[in-house]
Amino acid sequence: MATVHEVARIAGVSAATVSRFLNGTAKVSIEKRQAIESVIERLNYKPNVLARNLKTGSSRTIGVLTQSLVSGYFADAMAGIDDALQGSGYAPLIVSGHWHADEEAERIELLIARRVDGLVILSGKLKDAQILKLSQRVPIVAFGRTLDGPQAYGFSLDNYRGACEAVEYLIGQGHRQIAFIAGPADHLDAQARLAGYRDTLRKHKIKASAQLIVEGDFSESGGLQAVERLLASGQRFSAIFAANDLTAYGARLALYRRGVKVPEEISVIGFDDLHSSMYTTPPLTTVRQPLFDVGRCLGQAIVRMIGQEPLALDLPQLSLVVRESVQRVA
Amino acid sequence: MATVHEVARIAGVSAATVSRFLNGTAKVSIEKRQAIESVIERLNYKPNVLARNLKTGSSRTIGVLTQSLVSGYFADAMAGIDDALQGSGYAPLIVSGHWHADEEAERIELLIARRVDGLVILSGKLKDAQILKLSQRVPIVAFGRTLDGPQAYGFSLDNYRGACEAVEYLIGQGHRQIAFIAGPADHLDAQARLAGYRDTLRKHKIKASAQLIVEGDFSESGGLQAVERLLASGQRFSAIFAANDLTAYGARLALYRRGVKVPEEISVIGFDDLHSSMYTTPPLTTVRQPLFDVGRCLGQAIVRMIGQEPLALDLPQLSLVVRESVQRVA
DNA sequence: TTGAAAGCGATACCAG
DNA sequence: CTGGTATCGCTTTCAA
Repeated sequence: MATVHEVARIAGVSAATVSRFLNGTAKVSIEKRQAIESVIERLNYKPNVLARNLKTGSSRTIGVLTQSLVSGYFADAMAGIDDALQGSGYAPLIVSGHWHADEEAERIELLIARRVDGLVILSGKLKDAQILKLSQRVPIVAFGRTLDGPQAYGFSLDNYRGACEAVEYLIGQGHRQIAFIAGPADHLDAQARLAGYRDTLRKHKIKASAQLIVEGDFSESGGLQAVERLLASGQRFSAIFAANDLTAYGARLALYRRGVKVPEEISVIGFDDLHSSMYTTPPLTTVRQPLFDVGRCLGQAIVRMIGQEPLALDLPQLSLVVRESVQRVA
Repeated sequence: MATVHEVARIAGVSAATVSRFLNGTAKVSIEKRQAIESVIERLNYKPNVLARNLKTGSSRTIGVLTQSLVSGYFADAMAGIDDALQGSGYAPLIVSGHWHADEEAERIELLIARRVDGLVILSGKLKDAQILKLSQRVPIVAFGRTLDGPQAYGFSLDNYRGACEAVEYLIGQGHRQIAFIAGPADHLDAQARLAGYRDTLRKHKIKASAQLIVEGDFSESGGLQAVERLLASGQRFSAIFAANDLTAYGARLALYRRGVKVPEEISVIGFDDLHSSMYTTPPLTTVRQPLFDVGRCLGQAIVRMIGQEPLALDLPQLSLVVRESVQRVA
């Protein structure tokens, strides 16, 4: 493999000049430029990134901490990040924390050891304080928490409002007895969605029976079991608001097993709008989280933060997407 | 940030000794070892990976070329790769080729420019010959193609046999008129599945009406449209074999829209066994591709290949998973 | 078992 | 605008 020096020697210039040409750090006379260009072409020279990294102290790499490699939810965000990083000169180094604070911290140390220039954190269990502290060592952009610091920025979507919209919609369709399958109690988004559910019922003077709120865990099996419990409890309800789409899938299957028709007998609404929600039977009405756009924002943000530019983001918003899993009732 | 030299100076040894201690490349006397250890501890010294990379010429990184960041199919494989790489000292650098040969080639060049020590290629449109050529520059392990070379290895699962099993099962359940929704004609796996379908019918002396084979594209919408065409054509059939699960989802929705019950009126069988297939209504009977295990194999393989060790893989196998979308007919 | 010293291949400062 | 040279931080002969 050729080096700057060889290129320089053959082109009859100095290594410094070749470097300047490569990086556009200073003007290079037209003749030398052409000479260098042709030598590079001829040798098929590619600068050694490893050497450049050492010298510049930067790896041109962004660490991305996700919680799951197989979740459609996070996958969308990662695709967005990837998209934003395209052509920026930065490559994403992706690791998963599996919703475990210790593991997250460990993976982040690994990322920092690899000298990532910035970090994108997707949700997780770390405390804001920990992240703020980490941000003294490397710029950080986070999703799923509100953060602000000289080298840290975090935003969430308004899960509370999203939940309100979902419940408003259900009420607008005539539903009064609305069950809620909650997410993990220690999850911020889950809390916000529960609060939105509660407050919206209250706003409409509908009393939120504690019996109608059942615990889930953001997974299909959680949703399935929740509905079984709900059904077993003998409570009456005409609609189910699932804290996320996976939960809705499980709920829908539980209903199917019992021979309950959706939406004719029971309406179901979800939250997230995963790709597959468009193809469930019936297609799921849900609150859309524009995760791809979120990812793009995050990608842009971290690049700008590293470049000391103003972030100037326009944050994506939640929106209700009406499909066919909710029916109007008298 | 501390360097080896500082550590060395404070510990009263040479940088070389510290390096030897760090890498276990040579014996270091017990006293010096302790001295070094305590200084490292005190300074919280972390070796600079960038410098090490330059010196050793290796980035301790594995490039992974996937086709989609948002596909549950590839995501599983990536999780497997990640799992295998865990603790190996290698980190995955993931890029997506989006099923586009030019883009794949470009991304691979990017990966090589970043001096990845090895490459894992998940399917894609590149020609085997191109990959073999690439493998002169970097060790490559591929999935979805059969490859063998000094620095290249590729394997597929036996899609043909998987398809045969699916059709055998359908026939065993009494089905005779079995429609097939194909995948992209230029996709190897899709070809194998079609061949398996055809041959199995033939083996049972069932004539495979050309009308019962409709084109799909491995996507939900493709499956949906395929079933609409099938229904419009007036052909009779009691079962649908979808070339992959996404196609089956679309097919299932098309049936739902027409009010056709699954599996009472039409049975549906898929291929892949995505996570969500366990929670469709009804849960989908399908041919399972153990993608996570495939990923693990790939991860192990590339690490071993880099280390010049024998690969010694035991390849995962396809298997039929029976759920509830197929019903026995008279 | 240990240390001195020579790079790895690029960048950037300092003269000119 | 250009070249010489020091330097990034580590690993690795080579000699002792």
